[in-house]
Amino acid sequence: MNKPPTFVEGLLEYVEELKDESEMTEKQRNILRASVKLFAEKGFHASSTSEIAKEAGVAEGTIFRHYKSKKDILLAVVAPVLVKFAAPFILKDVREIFKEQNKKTFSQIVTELYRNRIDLVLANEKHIRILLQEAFFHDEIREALIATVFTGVKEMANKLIEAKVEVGELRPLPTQAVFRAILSSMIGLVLFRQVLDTDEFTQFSDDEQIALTVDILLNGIGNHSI
Amino acid sequence: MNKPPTFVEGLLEYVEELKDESEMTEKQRNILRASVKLFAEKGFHASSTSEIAKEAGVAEGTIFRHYKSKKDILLAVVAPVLVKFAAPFILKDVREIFKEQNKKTFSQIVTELYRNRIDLVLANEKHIRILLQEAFFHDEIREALIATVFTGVKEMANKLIEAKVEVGELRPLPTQAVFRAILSSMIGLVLFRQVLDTDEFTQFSDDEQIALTVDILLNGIGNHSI
DNA sequence: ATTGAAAGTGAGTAATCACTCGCTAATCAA
DNA sequence: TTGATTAGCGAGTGATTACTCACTTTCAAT
Repeated sequence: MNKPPTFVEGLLEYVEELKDESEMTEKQRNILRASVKLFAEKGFHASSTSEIAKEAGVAEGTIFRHYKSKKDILLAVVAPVLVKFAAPFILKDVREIFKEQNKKTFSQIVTELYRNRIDLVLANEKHIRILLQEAFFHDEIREALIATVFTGVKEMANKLIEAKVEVGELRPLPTQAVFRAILSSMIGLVLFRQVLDTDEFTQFSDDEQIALTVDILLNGIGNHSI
Repeated sequence: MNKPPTFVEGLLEYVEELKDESEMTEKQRNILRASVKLFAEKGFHASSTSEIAKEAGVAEGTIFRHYKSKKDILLAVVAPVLVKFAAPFILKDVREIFKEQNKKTFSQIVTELYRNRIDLVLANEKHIRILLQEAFFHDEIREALIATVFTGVKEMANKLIEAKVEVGELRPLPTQAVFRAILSSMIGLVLFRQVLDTDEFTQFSDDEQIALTVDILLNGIGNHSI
């Protein structure tokens, strides 16, 4: 049983080969930009290379000069987002939030975490859409996603949770259940924000929504004042 | 501003035209079965009609005898699931759970609700996968999904929430935030169950997971015993 | 037994697919 | 200026796409 070199390792290795945007041709950047647009709008399989070429203002041959297959474009689009979630230089954001955990209350930490993640999602809306979309069908992408979002964050979160239970700030529940609760709330926050823009849900600002969510996460919806 | 005849109305109308499985030909059922399998495995766009025909053991022409386009097959696959979530005869399940709300505690009601929804998801795994998948790109499907899952359930849920706040069983939080919390927990429950089958998450039975989730939903993860 | 409609067929169609290749244009170090 | 490498092009490739249509089979009602 030779465990594959852990997904994150593999991912990071792959990413090192990735060109930096600055050392791309104008046309190459256009190809990526067009791909992101089309993949997000109609999905990977429904977008043809001829469409991409057209949208990018480029000959179809040029696409295959830079990417050896259509799937290669998908990976080039998706990998950077994955990295943003996983790689140290952004995970650092999360790490920094966690770092001063002794000085901050759990509720402060989670509030910052939610704020931070919402911003990240908003800044990469289309990419994330593509990522989730294709994670359904491409094993590599799904595994990388799980490895980064979960395995990456989970360990840190678990340490924090256990520390805060120790201190008595959190109830002694199974860590796994607490982790799930935190993540569920976050997903709900982002999901509702994206999917619903009815008056009902936009009457509160982002920060108010976050505050409410954290309040409920910590205190529940039940009434204990009696 | 002529409001469209409400999505649910339109949906139910459409569904009435839908043939019952019993009045389908053997071959027609095979076509649906094959489509579900392929769509779930590789997605709508990546599945070709020739593949479907092959998988169903049917000539390609036969497919178009029953469905006037490929997209028609998708709708035929997806509509029944939508109905299961929305239409009275199953929404009844939810309604019954809510009905005796005076006699039951909120925690009992939510427990039953979660149990019920998890079973529904498990029983229709592939269909739901297809539904979510294609909701990304087909406006009609997404709107129908939102209309059924949200608009349908929301009103009932809101009444329940407000009633339980009145009684003092729940804190007087914005109804919308409470609704979101309930839904988020449920989504988290199903999502983790489906995506992760690590030891860590399977060490508790479904019912234990539900109980934990409801506990956290009601009481939060914070420690108030001090 | 006859008939008519529905179910089923599979070769055929134009369009589109991802991708190739022989070519020219631009870039740049020597 | 040269020579070599890279970027860019677009007509052309065979394979595959969703879909059609003229035809046969099935079968229930007369």
